[in-house]
Amino acid sequence: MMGAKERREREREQRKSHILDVARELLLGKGMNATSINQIAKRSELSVGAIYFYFKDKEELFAALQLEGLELLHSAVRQAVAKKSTPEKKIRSIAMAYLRFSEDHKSYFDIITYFLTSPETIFPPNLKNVIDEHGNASISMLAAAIREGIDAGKFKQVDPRRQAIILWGAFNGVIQLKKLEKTILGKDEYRSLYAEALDRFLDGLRKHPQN
Amino acid sequence: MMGAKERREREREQRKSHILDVARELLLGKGMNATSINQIAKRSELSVGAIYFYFKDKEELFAALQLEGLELLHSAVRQAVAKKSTPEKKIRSIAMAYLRFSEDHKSYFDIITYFLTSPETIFPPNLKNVIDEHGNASISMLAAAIREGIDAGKFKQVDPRRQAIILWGAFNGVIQLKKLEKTILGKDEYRSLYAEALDRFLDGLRKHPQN
Amino acid sequence: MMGAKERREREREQRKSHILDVARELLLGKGMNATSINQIAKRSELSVGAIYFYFKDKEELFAALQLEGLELLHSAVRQAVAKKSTPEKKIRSIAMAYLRFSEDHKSYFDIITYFLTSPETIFPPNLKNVIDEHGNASISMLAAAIREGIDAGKFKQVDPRRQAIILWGAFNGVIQLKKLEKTILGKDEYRSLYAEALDRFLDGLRKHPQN
Amino acid sequence: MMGAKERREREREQRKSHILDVARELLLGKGMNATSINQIAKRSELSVGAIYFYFKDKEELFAALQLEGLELLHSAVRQAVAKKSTPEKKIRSIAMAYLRFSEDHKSYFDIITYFLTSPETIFPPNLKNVIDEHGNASISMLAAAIREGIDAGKFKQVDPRRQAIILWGAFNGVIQLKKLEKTILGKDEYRSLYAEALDRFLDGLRKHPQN
DNA sequence: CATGAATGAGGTTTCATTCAT
DNA sequence: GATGAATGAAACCTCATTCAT
Repeated sequence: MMGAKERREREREQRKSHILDVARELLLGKGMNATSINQIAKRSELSVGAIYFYFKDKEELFAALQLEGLELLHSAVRQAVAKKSTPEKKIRSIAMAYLRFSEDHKSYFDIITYFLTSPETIFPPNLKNVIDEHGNASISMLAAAIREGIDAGKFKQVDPRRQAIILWGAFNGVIQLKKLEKTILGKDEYRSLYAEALDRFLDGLRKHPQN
Repeated sequence: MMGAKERREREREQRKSHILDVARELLLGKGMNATSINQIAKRSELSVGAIYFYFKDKEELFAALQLEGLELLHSAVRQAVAKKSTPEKKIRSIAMAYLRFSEDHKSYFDIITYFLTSPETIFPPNLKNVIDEHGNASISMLAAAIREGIDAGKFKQVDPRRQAIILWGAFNGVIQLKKLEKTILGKDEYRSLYAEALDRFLDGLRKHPQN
Repeated sequence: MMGAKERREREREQRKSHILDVARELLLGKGMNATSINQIAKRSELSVGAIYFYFKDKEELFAALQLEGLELLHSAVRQAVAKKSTPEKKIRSIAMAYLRFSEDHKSYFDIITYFLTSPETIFPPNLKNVIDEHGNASISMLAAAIREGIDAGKFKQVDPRRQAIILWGAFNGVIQLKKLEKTILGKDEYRSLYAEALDRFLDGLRKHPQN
Repeated sequence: MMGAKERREREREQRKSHILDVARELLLGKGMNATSINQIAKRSELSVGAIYFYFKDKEELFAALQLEGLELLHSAVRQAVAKKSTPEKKIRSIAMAYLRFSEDHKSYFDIITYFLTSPETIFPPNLKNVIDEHGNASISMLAAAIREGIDAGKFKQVDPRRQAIILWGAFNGVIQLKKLEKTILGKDEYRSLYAEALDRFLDGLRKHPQN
């Protein structure tokens, strides 16, 4: 049989994915700079060289992590929007999916915002493009829902894409507040803040808000 | 005279502040991990030992930076709110002051969000408390303005403090989008997004928004 | 037909030679130490294992390169001397052939002097013998021309072989000066230096130099 | 007393020089690429970091070695030429000094030709300039002697500087042949080859060679 | 007070070589 | 014959921190 090659291929993917698992865990625990290839190697029970066999670079490795996350997010958003009828419901559903994503796939979410916010590590252009494209996909779904609302006469005449980006940014900002739990915020308070932020923005978006 | 002691004191503060200047510059250029004490020493034309005399730790040094930033922010916010009459004007003024702060004192702003978002470096509890208190001060001013609006019957019956936190989070989130300039955003587009986010939020907050 | 075996043989040689091509290119671009088997493999679109099938060692591979070079040189020298009549013309022709060889086959020339001068990599005895024999061949042709001149009464009574070695050494030394271009030498000045060195040596060799 | 600073200074120089000793020894034994900072550290009983405290770079370290060598050579040449009367005696004296230098300070000599001939390691421009200047100094003394001979009517009307460079190159080339001892050359044969090369060259330089 | 030499651990990366498939 | 995954050692270099002076 000639399944040998395919098996190799599969094993390769599995190892790669295993390495990514370990890397993700470490990255989130200690940040990118404090996460060393040495540690990744040790934890994945591979030699350092093996890591470099699968990933040309530390950079490439972490970029792969980010891509994984963005893909996962995109599919979550796609599902969220799927069976919803009205634009507002779609937006709410996406928003809640995003919150859930940030909790269920905390690791991936953190990676995304990690790279979004950290001033260090700017990926080389080609990588950056791929990454941005992936991010774009999710934003576009949000924009589509907003456009629908505008077309239906429910929302103000705003630029749907810009509005989507604003919304996404605001969401991120509120979710980040989670880090302030135990100091200025109570436990899980950020969730209700998130919900309220969503309300406020929808209120602001609607044409005739029903006080 | 016993001015000698005071002079000593003053020199001490100056040196400290000089070190912080250098550290801030480096931190923002290359991130905390890539900023080494040795580099700070070289750039500030002091010996490594001297740095360690003024700051017990690398950690303490960077925490000091954050405090500086929060203080600066607080005074900016205080000034912004000072001579404004209506609650909405106050909010707008604070918001714009925050945006300006993020640009004029980019260094400090970045430091604040750097520590807010990065999973690395969690300061020891005592330090963290001091830091949070400082952050609180600015938020309280925003909350006060919102409360005023509610009391005046202009805004909905929301919790002012919560609303302030949401707003602040959202602002941060939108400002962070600056990093997407040149990929999914045009140059300085984040500024108009910020303004629009503010509009939308205020729309959502008002009792009878005038479409 | 039993051409299968021969075809195999031929393919083997072709692959070997292909590998050598790639290795030579890399060696000259970055030096021996910086040229890795992995790189050779990648560039020749072969697997690492394949390289090791054709060459037992990194050492063996680079020794093969040197042999190639010496053979090429020998044939250049042979051609140079072929259709020349007088001893002096032969010597001049060989000298110029050597200079040309150092330029046209820069790669091979560099390899030869690389191994001649670098203290690293001393080949195991057996290899070294093969290499020296090859080098000898070219020197012998030079020696023959000198002997001819002596026998014809044109040159002083010197030991032809020793003289040939001296000449070859001096040539190498002058050609190496090429590296000083742009610092103490002008562009291509080493060529005229080479010519002049040849003149000076021939002057010194002749019995009655005509000022 | 305030000799403390000076003592420090002196100790610093001593350590630096100690490191260079070790580095030189290793470099000559195994070539530059095979000589690692790790090894230098181990042999000098210092930590790796300490080496980097004294030398910014591997490059800087090896450049320092080369400079040392060139200075030593220059002083040897200066002494050689000092008490000689005729131009030819001066040239012979310099030549023999160079040969002696190559033997007595083999380490330094090898370093010089190592960097002269190896295709790898080209120092950054500024370093290269310093190095070339130092090399120039010795060549100039040779050129001066040749010019003297021309002015005295003993030598042909050649360009003294060019002639000096040629001579130096040729010497290098012949000395390099030492490596062929035990294969195509007998023990120490290169010394007599060197002497003969010198004779031949002077013969070629003289106006009326006395056969 | 201040210096700067020194350390030890750890960072990223590359490599020659082997070997199961 | 050929592949390529894996290793272990070693390369260069940086860093936070200490401590004798």
